[in-house]
Amino acid sequence: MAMNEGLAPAADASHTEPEYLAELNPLQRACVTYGVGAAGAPVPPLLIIAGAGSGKTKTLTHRVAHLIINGADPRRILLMTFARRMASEMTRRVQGICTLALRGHSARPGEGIEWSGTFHAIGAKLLRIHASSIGLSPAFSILDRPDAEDLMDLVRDDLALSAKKTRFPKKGTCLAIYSYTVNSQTGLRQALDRVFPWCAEWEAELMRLFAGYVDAKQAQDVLDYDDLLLYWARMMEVPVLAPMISSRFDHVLVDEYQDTNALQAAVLSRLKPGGTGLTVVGDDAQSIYSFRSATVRNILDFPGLFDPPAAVHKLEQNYRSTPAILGACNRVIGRATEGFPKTLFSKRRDGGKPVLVMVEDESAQVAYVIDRVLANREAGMELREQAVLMRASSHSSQLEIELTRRNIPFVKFGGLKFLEAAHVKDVLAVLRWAENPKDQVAGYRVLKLLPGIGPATARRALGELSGERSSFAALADFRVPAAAKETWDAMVPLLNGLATSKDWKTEIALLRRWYDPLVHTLYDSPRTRMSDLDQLENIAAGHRSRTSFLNDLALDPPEACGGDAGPPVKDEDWLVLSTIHSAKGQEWRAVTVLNVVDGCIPADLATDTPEAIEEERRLLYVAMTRAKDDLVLMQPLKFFVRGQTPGGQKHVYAPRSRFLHSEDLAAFDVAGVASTGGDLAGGQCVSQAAHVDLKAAIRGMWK
DNA sequence: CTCATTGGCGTTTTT
DNA sequence: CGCCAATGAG
Repeated sequence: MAMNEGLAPAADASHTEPEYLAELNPLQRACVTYGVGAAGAPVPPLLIIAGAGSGKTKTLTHRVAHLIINGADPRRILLMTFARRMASEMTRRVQGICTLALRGHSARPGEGIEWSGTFHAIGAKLLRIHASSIGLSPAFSILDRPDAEDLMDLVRDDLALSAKKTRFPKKGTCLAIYSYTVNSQTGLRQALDRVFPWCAEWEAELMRLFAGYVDAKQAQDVLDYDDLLLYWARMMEVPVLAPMISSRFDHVLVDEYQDTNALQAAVLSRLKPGGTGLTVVGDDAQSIYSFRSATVRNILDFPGLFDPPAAVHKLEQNYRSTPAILGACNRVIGRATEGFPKTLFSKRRDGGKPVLVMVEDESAQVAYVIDRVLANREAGMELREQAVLMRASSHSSQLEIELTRRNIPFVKFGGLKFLEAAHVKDVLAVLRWAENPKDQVAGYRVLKLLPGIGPATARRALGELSGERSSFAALADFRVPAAAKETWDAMVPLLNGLATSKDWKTEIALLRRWYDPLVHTLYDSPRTRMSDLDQLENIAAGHRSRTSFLNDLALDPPEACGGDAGPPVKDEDWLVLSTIHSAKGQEWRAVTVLNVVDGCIPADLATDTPEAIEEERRLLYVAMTRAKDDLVLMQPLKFFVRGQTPGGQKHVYAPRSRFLHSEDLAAFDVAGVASTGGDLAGGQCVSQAAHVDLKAAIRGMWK
């Protein structure tokens, strides 16, 4: 921060207050201008507790813009958001405000915020820059969740843990335990006791497994999601590197702080040890990511981490919802057992009450939702102003079928991703392997595609590539089973070609010439799979290089899937379907929440502990607070049991969600059939100047 | 060692 | 149903 700070708005009497400040309420304005232009003593950090719909994004973007307009260098601002989508939306809005405010002046509104994105994406960027100082290959590849699970599985086999007399936890569980341990900054013992008690007997084996997993990642130059935070955090303990990185940034702003975990908090405090220049924003009532080790303690304990403590501002005026909707939301969250007490208020003119609709069963639910969506559209509300939210991605499958049948366009956020389809993973594995021949998960997957090659042969072939000579040339004299010969002979030159290719644009076409025939023998419905690959090719065309394509795909996967054929065209209208988790931070005029019954919200898998139940309550709260004008909660009475012959009549009755108490129903219009009654580490850090063995320290965590 | 088949079991949310 | 482990034939 330098130069123009004297131009802080209040000091300049000849101008009226800038327009962008005039459109804020006094509390928002206090957040936006906090500490800007202050001279002398360092300014304590700022915590903004921003209730749902209180203009949190607006406040944060205005603060960033205000900083820039008052002289802060946009290249030295770090803006961390929860999802990449929010990052680009915010930088766009910041630029908008700056351009307007600086019109006529010769500032530099054209420059975007280069350092904006998720914790993981920022971590990846910093690690690539400093890789060589910490003994990491700058060309490391990033494993997404399923890839990391596969690597865990390979290591599990190597250590012969799969063949135990009693069943050892599966790869997904193992990775979840590993991930929780790393992200919560606790030991394996505590992680097992707290979250995975049924695996506690395996502590010693898990320790060995995780040590092997870390070794494997390091040997292969791959990082998983957790490593992006872990290496970053450890890098920030290295005496020479830490100040180098900290001093890159004058301002660090973090959104959705209630959903960060202990490791992220550690990164942050090492980034800005004194707290000066730090702003975090969040709402403890919307904390819904504890399964990712997020802890609401981060936001609750934030002020006291600093001396003097952080300034705390609360935003409680809700601009989004009608008072009737907000009233219902307040009732739901009002029964929470802990959290910052706060009651949102709205000055909007009143609308109708939210509606609780009881329907016979799930098909009646689908029929009701579609009727209502279409009626809203008749009344002038576009489809894209409406959303249907659910606890679990699968809850909307019937609805999706019916929407497709009736040709109603929709996009769905959350749930199974395009990238998780087997054929898409196959193609990406070839690219990843070409990019990094040491990447065994990729290699293993590719090799197993060949006819006649199974796990055993694939492993032997990978052995050829281990060690120093990790060039595909080593594969040329590997003896393969006769059945694989033809495909193999085409594969080796392909990999060699891709590895040395200088022309990214042609790579996928080349690769598909090899892969497309395999699709027909490996999978059914090759037609749709081909069109998926076409789509992948389109996405690839938008990227500069293979490296950036793979990097972005791992960190920022395409999140929405369209009905049948990809995302709808831009100017078309479509209905939004979303998991509640993916709906975070968004709003719509009309919101319908599916399956507001016990078993779905709260999910029956999440009712083990009181804390888990509280999180489910907040989940319902997040869903309800997305609505501006129109909120409908659906309660099907009868659920058909899955797994029976089609048309089977086995069913269960589900009671209304326990978060809607009878007394609270006064806040709703209740419609539909009558209820059937009743409420129902301690890493030692090596302080060598330039080359630090971080990798050894991280291996040391599991010994 | 590969590949197809069978039987049991769990079934959420995501960077 | 869909994933995973075990089993048996080639």
